[in-house]
Amino acid sequence: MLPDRKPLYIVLAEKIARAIEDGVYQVGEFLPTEVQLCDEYKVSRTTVREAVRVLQELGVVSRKQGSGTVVEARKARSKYVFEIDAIPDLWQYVESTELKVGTTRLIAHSEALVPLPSGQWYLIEAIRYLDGEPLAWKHVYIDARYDMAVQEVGTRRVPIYSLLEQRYGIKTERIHQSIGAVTMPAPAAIALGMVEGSIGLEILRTYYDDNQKLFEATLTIYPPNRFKYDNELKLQYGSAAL
Amino acid sequence: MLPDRKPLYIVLAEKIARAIEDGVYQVGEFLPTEVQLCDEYKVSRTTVREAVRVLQELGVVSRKQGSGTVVEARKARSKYVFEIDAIPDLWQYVESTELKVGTTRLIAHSEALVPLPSGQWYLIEAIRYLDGEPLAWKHVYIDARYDMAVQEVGTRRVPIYSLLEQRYGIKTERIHQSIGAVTMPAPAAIALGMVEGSIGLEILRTYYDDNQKLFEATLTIYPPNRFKYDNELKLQYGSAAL
DNA sequence: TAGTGGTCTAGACCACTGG
DNA sequence: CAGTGGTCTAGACCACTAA
Repeated sequence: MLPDRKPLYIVLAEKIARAIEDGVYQVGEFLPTEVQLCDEYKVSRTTVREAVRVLQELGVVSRKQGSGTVVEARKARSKYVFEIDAIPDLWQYVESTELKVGTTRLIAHSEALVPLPSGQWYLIEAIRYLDGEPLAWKHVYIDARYDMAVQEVGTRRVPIYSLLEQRYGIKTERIHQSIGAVTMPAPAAIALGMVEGSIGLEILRTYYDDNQKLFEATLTIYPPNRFKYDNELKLQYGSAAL
Repeated sequence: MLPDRKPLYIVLAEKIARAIEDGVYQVGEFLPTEVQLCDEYKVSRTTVREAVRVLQELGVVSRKQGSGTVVEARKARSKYVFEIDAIPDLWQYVESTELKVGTTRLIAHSEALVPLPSGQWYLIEAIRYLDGEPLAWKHVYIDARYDMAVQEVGTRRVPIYSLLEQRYGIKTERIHQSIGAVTMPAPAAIALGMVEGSIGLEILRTYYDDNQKLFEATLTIYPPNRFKYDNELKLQYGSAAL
């Protein structure tokens, strides 16, 4: 009675996974249809679907309605995820710090310190203070078509991305982060009270909507030894699941 | 006929989500049982279960067999995940670079450049080269009990974590990353051909097993302007799903 | 032990894909 | 158009939790 602890659909998922690993079902080819699997393994379609769902979540297969189920990988990959509840979590220290917005002006994409798609952009220059000391210098670039949101940036205590979401229905689908130790841009060095040519921590973030269009970018420069970017990667599911 | 595009279980999930948001079902309390929901909304249990599953994946409710379904949050949180297929993906540039292991020795935890749990640790000092130039200086700390793996580090082309997994069955459950621009430790500056007191990019990673025990730590120092740590955050599911 | 969520069946119809 | 995966029903039994 011991070996009967596992649900049928897990057992089935294991069988199929084994078959894929052994090359019975090749990567890139179709898995047998759900009805065929029902026949072959003598189970109901619900059970088959649950098993395939497990394999799908493991990234082993993918399903497409009307077409079929395709084998995507020979083995389940262990996946580590960096999970945040919302974008503002990217900004650490928000509690004890204060952001002071300086100038806001319209620029051409070529004037930006970061690569942007051509067109007009709003540039917002700001400085984040911690206990009265400047902690970070920041450039925010926003697509010029979203001028309504830009005008509100200084006045409300809301993150920019959420303004854009509210006003224009933009959904941030993807964020790219690039972090490095770089020579500070001159205005950043000045604002942070460092000599020109100083090295600092640069965090460049670019935000893309659901059409893969870049609509916002932020460049943040921290002086050395005063700030660290922390994150936590958790194992979501390992191959041990099967 | 247009409003009938959405599956029933999605519609039901939306209704329940709305009810939670409106306070009909309070956070921390039980949702009606699945059978009750079947009655109330005149749908089959399959549909109810699918709807609750959606809410569960959104983090709004949690289910416990034999007990019930508990409301966890008033609103669905948007979750962004940084997804990697495996730990080695953390190491970029691995293709075109070469890691040369220098000294390996046993140290006390207090001698380490990073905070470690007390006990004996192996320290491996290494340098990563890119096109013959030193790209990074690295300290790897491994719990002394895993000496068998340590001895293999230099000899095989396998990542350390995978050696530990093979030899000792350790599963890396959590990785903490801390990234900053810091004054280089003296040996790092020397190895990288920089003057003492130079600023560089530091990446500190600590690895925890499924008992939350720290078993490995790596400290990597890059010279400025030569390396960037890139990653990509994707929206896993947003509140817009409902 | 009563009641919950978890699994499973058999069967039906729908929505989409491809020839 | 035939065949796929997607949704849905009605009903059954199991595994677990809490009183």
